Amino acid sequence: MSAPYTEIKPHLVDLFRAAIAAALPEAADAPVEIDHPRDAAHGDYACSVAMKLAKTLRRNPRELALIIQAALPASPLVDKTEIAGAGFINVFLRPAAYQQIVPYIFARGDRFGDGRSGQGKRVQVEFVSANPTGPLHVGHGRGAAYGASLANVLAAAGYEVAREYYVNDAGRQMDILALSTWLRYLELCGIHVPFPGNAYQGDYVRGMAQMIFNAHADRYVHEPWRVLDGAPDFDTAPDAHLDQLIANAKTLLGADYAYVHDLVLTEQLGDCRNDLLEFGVEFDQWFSEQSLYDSGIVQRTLALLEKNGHIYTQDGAKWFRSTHFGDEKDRVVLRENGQYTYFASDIAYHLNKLERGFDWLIDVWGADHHGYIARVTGALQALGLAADKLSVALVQFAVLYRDGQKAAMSTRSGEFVTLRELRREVGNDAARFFYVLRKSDQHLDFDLDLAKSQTSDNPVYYIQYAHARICSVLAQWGGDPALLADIDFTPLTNSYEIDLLHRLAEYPGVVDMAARELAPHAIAYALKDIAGALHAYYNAEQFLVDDKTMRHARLALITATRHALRHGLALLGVNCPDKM
RNA sequence: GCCCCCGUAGCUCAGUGGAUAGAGCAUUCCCCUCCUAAGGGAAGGGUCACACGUUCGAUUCGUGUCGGGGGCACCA
Repeated sequence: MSAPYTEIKPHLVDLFRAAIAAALPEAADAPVEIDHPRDAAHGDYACSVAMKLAKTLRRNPRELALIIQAALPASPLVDKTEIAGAGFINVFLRPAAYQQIVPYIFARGDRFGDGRSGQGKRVQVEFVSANPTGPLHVGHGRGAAYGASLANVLAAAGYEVAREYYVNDAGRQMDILALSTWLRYLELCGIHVPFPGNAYQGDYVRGMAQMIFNAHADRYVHEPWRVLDGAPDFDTAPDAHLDQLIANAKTLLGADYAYVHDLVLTEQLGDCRNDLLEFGVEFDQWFSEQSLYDSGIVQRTLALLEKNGHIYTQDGAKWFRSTHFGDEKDRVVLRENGQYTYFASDIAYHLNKLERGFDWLIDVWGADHHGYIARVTGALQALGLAADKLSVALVQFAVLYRDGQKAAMSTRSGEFVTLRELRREVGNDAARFFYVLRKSDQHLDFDLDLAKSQTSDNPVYYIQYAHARICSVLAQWGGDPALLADIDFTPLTNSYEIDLLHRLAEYPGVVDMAARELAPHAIAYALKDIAGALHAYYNAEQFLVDDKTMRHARLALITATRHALRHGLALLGVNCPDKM
C-alpha cells in the first residue's frame, strides 16, 4: 500500500501554472521555473516567472508577482508566499511538505530513488573494452567504475540497460601478444631469440609461456632458427621487424598458431573478467570483434557504404568519405595490404548494435579517442541510421598521487600500475568511489593516501559511517524499523530534521538528473550531503529519547535515510557496512 | 595549425541564467560521565583567468585573448 505523496517541485510548478492561467491568461504558456534559494530567509523555494514575464507583457515585475501571488491556489504544503527583490515569489513550506517524504520512502524501501523517466527504453552501455593484451591498468579502472555506475544509474532511472564489453580479438595487438608469448616460451625451451622492445614485456607474458611449457614441453618449438628470417633491422624499422616476426610465427607454427593465439586471448580475457568481477563490474555480453568478420557483417557494411557512394579507392586503399559528414579527413577502411582497419569493424559493430534494437547507444571511451567521434557518427549517417542514437561519454585520464607526488606509470615495459594493484592498496570501495567523484570529462587526481586513509578525510568512510551509525542506533533500539511506516511524523520539525528531509526529498531528482547528464558523480555528491545532514543531526539530537512519539519519528527518519544511502551506494558499487 | 576538455578559496574540486558563490583538506579555536569522535560546531580565506557581447539579471550562455591538459595513422 503506497502512501500518498506529493512531489514538492512539480506541485509548486502546477500551482504557479494555475495562477498564471487564471490571472494572466495571455501568458499561460510562460516557463515556470522553481529553484531553491541559497538563503533560507528567501524561503524554501523561489519562482522567477514574474521577472521573465515582465518584458513580454511590458509590465512591472513586482506588479506581476503580486497578481500571480494573489491567484495562487491554496495548498496544504504551502505556509506562505512573499514577494522580494526584483520580483521573486518566495515560497515558505509547512513541515508537512517535508515530513511526507518519510512514509513515501518506507513504501518504496530500497527502491526509493528509482524513477521512470527512462520509460523502459533499451539503452546499451559499452565500456572498458580494453584490448585483452595484458592486465587492466588504472586508466581502465576509471572507465570501468564510470561505466558500471552510469549503467546502474540509467537502470534506476527506468531504462532497460545492457552492459557490453567489446573484445578486440581480431587485431594486430593480439598477434603481438601471441608472438611475445611464443618467444618467451622458446626461451623456456632454451632457445634465445632477441625479444623485440615493442613486444609485450610484462611478466604475465612469461607466465603464459610457462603454462604452455608446463602442459606441452617443447611441442611448439618449430624451426626456431627461422624466426628472424627476412626481418628488417629492429633499430631502423621496429614495426616492420615485429610484423615479419608475426608472419614467421604464423608460418612456422601453422595450425598451432591458433592454439597460442587462443590461449593468450582466453587467459587475458579471463583475467580481465575476474578483475572486473572482483571490482563489482559485470557485463551482459562480451562481444567479439572477430565475430563481425566471421558473420560477414563487416563486408556487408562496407558494401552498403559503397553502394551509397561513400567509399572511394585511392593509393590502393579504400576510403570512407567521412569529410562529407564533418570529419576533418577521410578515413581508410580497407588497407592497401588487404586488411580491414579497426574503423571498418567498428562501423559494422555500431550497425550491429542498432540492428539489435537498442533505442540508445552509449560508448564510454578514453578521452584520447575524441577525434574518433566524427567518423563513427559520420558512418552511421552514411548508412542511413539515426546518428543521434549514439552518445559518446569521454573519460579523461586518472593520475595517481602518492605522498603528493605523481605515481610512476609508463605504459610500456610492464611498469604500469594495474587496477588489481590499486584495488589491493585502497580497497574496492574507495577505488569505485574515488573514480566517480569527478566529472568524467575532467582529469582525475587520484590521491592514494587519502583513498586508503581510515579517517574522516575519506569521503567513502564518511558516507559508510553514516550508514553504520544508523544501523547501530536501530540495533540498540531493537525494534523492527518496518513497523515505523505508519507512525506520527509531525514531531520532525527542527532544522536538522527539515534539512535531512529536504535532502532525501531531492534525492530521486538527483538520480534522474545523473541519468540525463550521464553524470554518476552527482550521486556521490548527493550521498555526501545526505551523510553530512545525518551526522549533524546525530551530534545535535538524541534519537533514542524517552518520548515514544518523538523516538519513533526520529527512528523512522534515520531508517528512511538508510534506504537512500543504500540506494546511492549500490549505484556506485560501494558496500554498506553495518559496523565500522 | 585544427579539434576536444579545463581555468571557482593556499590545495583538491562541486555548483547555478537569479538575491550575500559552496564542500573537503590545510590553518586557528571549541565539543565525548551522552545512540560509534571514521563525528559535530566556529573563524579566517574569493576580481568565479581576462575582455567584450546577449539578458531585467552572467560565475553560468556566445565570441575573443591568455594559461593548463589531451588528441590529430593505411595503430587499436
